[in-house]
Amino acid sequence: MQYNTKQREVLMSFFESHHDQAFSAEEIAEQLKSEKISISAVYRNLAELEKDGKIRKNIKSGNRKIFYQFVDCDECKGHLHLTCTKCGKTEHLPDADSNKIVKSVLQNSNFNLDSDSTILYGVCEKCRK
Amino acid sequence: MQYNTKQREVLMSFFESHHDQAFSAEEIAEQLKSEKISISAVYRNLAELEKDGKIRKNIKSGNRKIFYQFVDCDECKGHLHLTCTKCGKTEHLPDADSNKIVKSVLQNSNFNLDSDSTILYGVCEKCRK
DNA sequence: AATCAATTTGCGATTAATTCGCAAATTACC
DNA sequence: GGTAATTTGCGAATTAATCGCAAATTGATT
Repeated sequence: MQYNTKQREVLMSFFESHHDQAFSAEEIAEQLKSEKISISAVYRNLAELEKDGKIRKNIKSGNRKIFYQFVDCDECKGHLHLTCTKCGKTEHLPDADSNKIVKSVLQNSNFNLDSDSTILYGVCEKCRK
Repeated sequence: MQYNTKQREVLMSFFESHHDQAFSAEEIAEQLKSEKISISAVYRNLAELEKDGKIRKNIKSGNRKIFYQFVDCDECKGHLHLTCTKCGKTEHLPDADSNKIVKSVLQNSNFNLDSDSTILYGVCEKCRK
């Protein structure tokens, strides 16, 4: 079962208000230190959120830390994600564009793309400059 | 500058012959132990290959290890890959179709998709039946 | 609102992946 | 073949992440 703790709520609402950035566990603990959540609790809850598919892990190049990003907002469903390999940030490819890709891959290659589990890698606008 | 060492060549040819799988540094060192390459050299060369864009890092859920995958082999150049989540097989999306997708993502989202390092997940024709 | 079992927390200690320091070995160049 | 630059292997050091456990919190029950 699962109890509803203050710490877990704090973490969730942190992610909800930062759903387009990736953070390390350390950064999260740092930003929430006034809320009294220990680094252990951060790690434990991150692991659970990840298992539940609410956040996604990834890494940035030249860095061994793991970064976490919220991916279970309503807007996240049914479309592809773009993850920048430079800064680690993930953005959403608009539904219409995603659908177009899914459709064309199905028609041309007879492959049924699962947009929810696919991440497109590349370099975002900001990092290209 | 950069010297051409035996160890670096061994590592490169390992990746070239395993271009559609991801390995941890440890796994690589293990598989290459007969070739006399130390774990330090593996790490050092992986870092360089990554910086050069020849391999890509990623992580699997429920695991704190980093995995490395070759993304710069000749046959894999210039197009996206389709990996079936049922049977695990990877196929190539034809260059023309890949280019179309890269182009449309760049135009619509200002995101410079790296087709060589992106894998599209879904279910292949055979497995859908 | 007191009790109680289940769960979660925080702390400190521990683990394990990765990096570092340095002497010895290898490489490229003359 | 000599020499400087680079890389290697080893072991030690670092550091992100996990673990163990006693204390605190939660949610259900009365």
